[in-house]
Amino acid sequence: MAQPRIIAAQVKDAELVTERRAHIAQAAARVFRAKGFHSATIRDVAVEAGLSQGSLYNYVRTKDDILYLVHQDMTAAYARDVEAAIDGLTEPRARLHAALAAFVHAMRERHGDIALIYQETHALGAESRHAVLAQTQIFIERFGQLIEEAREAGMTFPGAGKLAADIVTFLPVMLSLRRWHIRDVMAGAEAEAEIVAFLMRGLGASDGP
Amino acid sequence: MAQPRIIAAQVKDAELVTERRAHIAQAAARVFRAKGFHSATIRDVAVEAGLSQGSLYNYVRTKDDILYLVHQDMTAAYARDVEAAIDGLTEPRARLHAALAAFVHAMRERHGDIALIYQETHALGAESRHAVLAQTQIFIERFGQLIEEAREAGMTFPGAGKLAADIVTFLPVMLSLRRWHIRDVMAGAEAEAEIVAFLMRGLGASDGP
Amino acid sequence: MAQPRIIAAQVKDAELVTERRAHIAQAAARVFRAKGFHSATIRDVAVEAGLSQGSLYNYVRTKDDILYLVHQDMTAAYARDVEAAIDGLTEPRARLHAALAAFVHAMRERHGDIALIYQETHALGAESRHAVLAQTQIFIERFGQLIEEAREAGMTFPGAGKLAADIVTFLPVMLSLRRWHIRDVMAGAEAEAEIVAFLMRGLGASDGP
Amino acid sequence: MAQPRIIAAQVKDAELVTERRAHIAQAAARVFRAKGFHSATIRDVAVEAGLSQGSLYNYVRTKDDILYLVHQDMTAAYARDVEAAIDGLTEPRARLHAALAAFVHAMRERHGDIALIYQETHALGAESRHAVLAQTQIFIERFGQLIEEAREAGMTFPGAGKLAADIVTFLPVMLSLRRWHIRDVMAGAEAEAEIVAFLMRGLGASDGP
DNA sequence: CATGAATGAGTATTCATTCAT
DNA sequence: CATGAATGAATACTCATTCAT
Repeated sequence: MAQPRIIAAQVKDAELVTERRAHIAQAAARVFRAKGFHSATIRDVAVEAGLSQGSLYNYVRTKDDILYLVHQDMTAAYARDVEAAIDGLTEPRARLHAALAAFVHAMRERHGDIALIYQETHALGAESRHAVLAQTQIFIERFGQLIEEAREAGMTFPGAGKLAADIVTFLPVMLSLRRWHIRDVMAGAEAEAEIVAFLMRGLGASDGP
Repeated sequence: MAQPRIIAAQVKDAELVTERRAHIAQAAARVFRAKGFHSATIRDVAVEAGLSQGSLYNYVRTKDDILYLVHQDMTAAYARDVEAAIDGLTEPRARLHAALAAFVHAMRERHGDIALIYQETHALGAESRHAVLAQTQIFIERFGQLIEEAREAGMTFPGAGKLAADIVTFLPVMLSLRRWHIRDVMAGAEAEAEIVAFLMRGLGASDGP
Repeated sequence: MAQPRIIAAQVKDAELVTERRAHIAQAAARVFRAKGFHSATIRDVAVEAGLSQGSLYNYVRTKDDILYLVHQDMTAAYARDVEAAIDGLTEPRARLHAALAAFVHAMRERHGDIALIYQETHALGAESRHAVLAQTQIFIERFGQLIEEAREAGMTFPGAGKLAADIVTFLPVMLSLRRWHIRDVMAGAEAEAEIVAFLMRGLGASDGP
Repeated sequence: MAQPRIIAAQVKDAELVTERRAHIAQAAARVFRAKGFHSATIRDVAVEAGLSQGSLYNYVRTKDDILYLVHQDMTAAYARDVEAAIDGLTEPRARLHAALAAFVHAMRERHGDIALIYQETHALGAESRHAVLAQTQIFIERFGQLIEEAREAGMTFPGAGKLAADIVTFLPVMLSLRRWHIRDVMAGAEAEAEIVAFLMRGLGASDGP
């Protein structure tokens, strides 16, 4: 279930709250990427966001809340990338392929965000962590759906077991977490292509007779 | 090149130093797994290791050093698992398969360690981080070697591109980092088998004619 | 001399000011009794009073002012209790007795207020504190007066020294400050009676021949 | 039951702990008397005690702990005064009288401490507060005992009801809490005498036939 | 070599007060 | 006169590291 954790704010103007929170999340993301969540100080975030510390706390209850906002933003961002890529496409096989390509690309392009997610999710409090993982799970299920639809359209995946959607949403993360290594081996676009190919082959994907 | 970072010690007796460091690393690993690196205090580690804080600092310069020792231990551990699995085997194809199975198994069994590695590596200072990544790179190359040997023995891998070794050493990590999800879906052994199968299929592995 | 400290207000309409201040004082009293002066926030008080923080500051200059208003209210309240009790009575001996009984009763019934007064008066700024103590002093003198009048009416108080009025206005406070203990020992009405009896005996009160 | 709350310390040397805590309590008492508990800062206390803030926290867990230590010290101090006064006396009537005189004197002499106790006890956390009140209760009971012994020795107290011990241990507090007023009225020794006399008369104390 | 007490720099969070709208 | 968002100063507490014994 997606149960977006509700963060209470001191400020009443709801529109202002969402606007400022988006602003804060983006500023915080920059700070966290640069220094890491633990080393980053609330003051750093406030300065980067152009707010006083006091004001910051009108929109956020704790440092954890900030990390949560950042996570939300980031996971929403790549999910949006994927949806944008398949928007307009109706052919299930094309949709699956486009989704995969978009996700793989996002993992490389948004490498800073992705690394942050994988490094700092454990720093979230239990509640926030669960909310974030729930969001991730929905994303995984989304890919399960796309695979299923392609199958119904006649495609066959003899290699797709129960973990198919998990694998498909995990392996591309390599482009972010192994960036230090891959960067030395080949160009980014090439790497993306290889990942996509590997996944399709792993799934045993082939257009039915 | 793996150039294991040298940590200076106060104590002269070299044997004592290595012995104590191993002891510290294991104690610290327990503490870090339980509380995370940042929440864990030096005092926690000292207590768990049965040392005074002062003594601890005779074998280690900083908290960072401890994390480095832990990393070293952990990466060495799963590398050892793989070597143990292929020890005695001479047939390249069998060796590759055994290595893969052992690695996949280690990723599931040592999930606490693996999660720690992926969450806390970025907390290491530059020098330590490079040393650890170098060790990882060697491990990746080791799998590249195993693949190469299998190929020379007649096996074909039409799907193995430049990233083959990276993929093979990354996807199994999913068993640790997605544990929260996979646990709900299927049994551990089954998951391991699916990962191995996926990888072999992705590589296009087949015994030559 | 009681020179009620004058609190400057932003607002001109004098009637509105006194009305709102009374309202604020009562709301604040509830909040302070519940959470204590230091733990209570201006926001708490504003919410309880149904005002915005900004408005609050139109009637009050500082948090200290609020505490002062509360003090004024509270000391006035028990003083009023006493006056109400002797209102209509003309016989000096009866008046003294009634005043005493009323005061003792007030100390028990208004225990929350009394405790607050004794705990938080020192938190007032010098000026406010002096104003409050002056008010208290007037109250003490009022009892001195009642004793004097009873004496003139023929009653004798061989035990009444210079501190008589102080004692009479202090001992009953025990019903509030030792409430935690007395509550376990006896019923409230009984305790009141014992205090009154003790005081009369201590004064050596007896109706002259 | 007196259940002195146990405060955990970081430091192991038990002797050092008690010594330092006594030192801290005395320094803190000075600071608290001067500025009040809430306005006083941990830094103030540390400076007054000649310790670093860090060291302070090796002997104490929270600011509350410090207040508790101060309370303990203060209540123990006047209890000791009383015991010292009756030490050596065997005649129950003399003992009661001496205890009373000593207590009354302590309330005047230690006025700063007493005021602090009555103003700041409510700032203690529940656990500490209960421990302190338990200590006070024991003190009250001690006076109940002394009265009882005097009665057994033939003294009569027709005015002593259930609250006798409470009254006797409360009224003298006036010398501290009404100091601002009494000081203007009469000399300290004289005030003490009047309080003692009032109490004895209130109790109806008289040596039996 | 071992010990453990001392240290002080570092930081999230709160809240009275102000002021533009 | 009312509102409520902005502010920044203030503070308890933590912990890696040092060093005298």
